[in-house]
Amino acid sequence: MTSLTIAEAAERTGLTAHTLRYYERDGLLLHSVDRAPSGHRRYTDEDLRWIQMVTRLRATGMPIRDVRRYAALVREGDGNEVERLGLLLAHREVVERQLAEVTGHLRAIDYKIALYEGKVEQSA
Amino acid sequence: MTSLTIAEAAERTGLTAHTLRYYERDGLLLHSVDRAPSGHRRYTDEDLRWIQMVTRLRATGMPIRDVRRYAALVREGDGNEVERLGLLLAHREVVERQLAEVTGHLRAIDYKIALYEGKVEQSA
DNA sequence: CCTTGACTTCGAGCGCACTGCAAGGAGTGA
DNA sequence: TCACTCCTTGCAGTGCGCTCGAAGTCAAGG
Repeated sequence: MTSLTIAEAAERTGLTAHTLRYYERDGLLLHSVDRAPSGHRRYTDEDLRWIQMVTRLRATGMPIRDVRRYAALVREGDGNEVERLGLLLAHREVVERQLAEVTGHLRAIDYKIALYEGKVEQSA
Repeated sequence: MTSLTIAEAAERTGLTAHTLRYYERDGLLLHSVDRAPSGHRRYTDEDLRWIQMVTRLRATGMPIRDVRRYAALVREGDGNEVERLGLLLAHREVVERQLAEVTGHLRAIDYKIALYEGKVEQSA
């Protein structure tokens, strides 16, 4: 169980040190990060795994406040799996709808691109 | 060539009247929208078609300022098709990268969901 | 004539998710 | 010992994309 400074954790998660502190303050992590005697944060592998889940949720567009709710459920411990599942299922629906919408728009944009490619080729 | 009030245009485009005015003010439209003698805006079919293109670009995550650049190119008229094409191609790349990333994260979330479904089923 | 309601402009305000800054403490290499 | 760098907290600021509110105009219906 290695223990990383905030800079190292930032590098490994792709977040900034600022954002890591912000997530902790905002209740997105499961608990306060451990401290070295100096008061500096020390991140465990477990911390990093959770933060990766958080970044997955964030990267798929889940709002901070929903991530916080999910973290709160996990923090509570066993017994609320149905609620956690519901939250994730609802999120998946949103993401899938979004993917479909974006894909549709992208197809229309591709059509436009094809038109321009035709024009540009002709004038070349 | 029908001519619509801002409320009707809002309904047809899915934007709010507020947003339609904002887009016009911000240079996302090709020209100022026509006015009735009363000063009220009147949207043409052509306006609506362009606004649909704008919403496609926005819905796929193109920043307002890039939409504005694209609108400026179209406004300039023939001769800059290569530039327009470049802008759209660059945007397509961004969108496709994003789709891939989101899809990947979604798969990981699905895995988590499957775990919870197993747990919930077992306790049922 | 009077009210209602949709429209106008302008500028301010908001929600989100960071991001930056100031002031100070702590650990490390020369 | 000194300089340097990384870390700490707290709070303010930023950028984006709207969104709202105030105050006024105008056309139509009762």
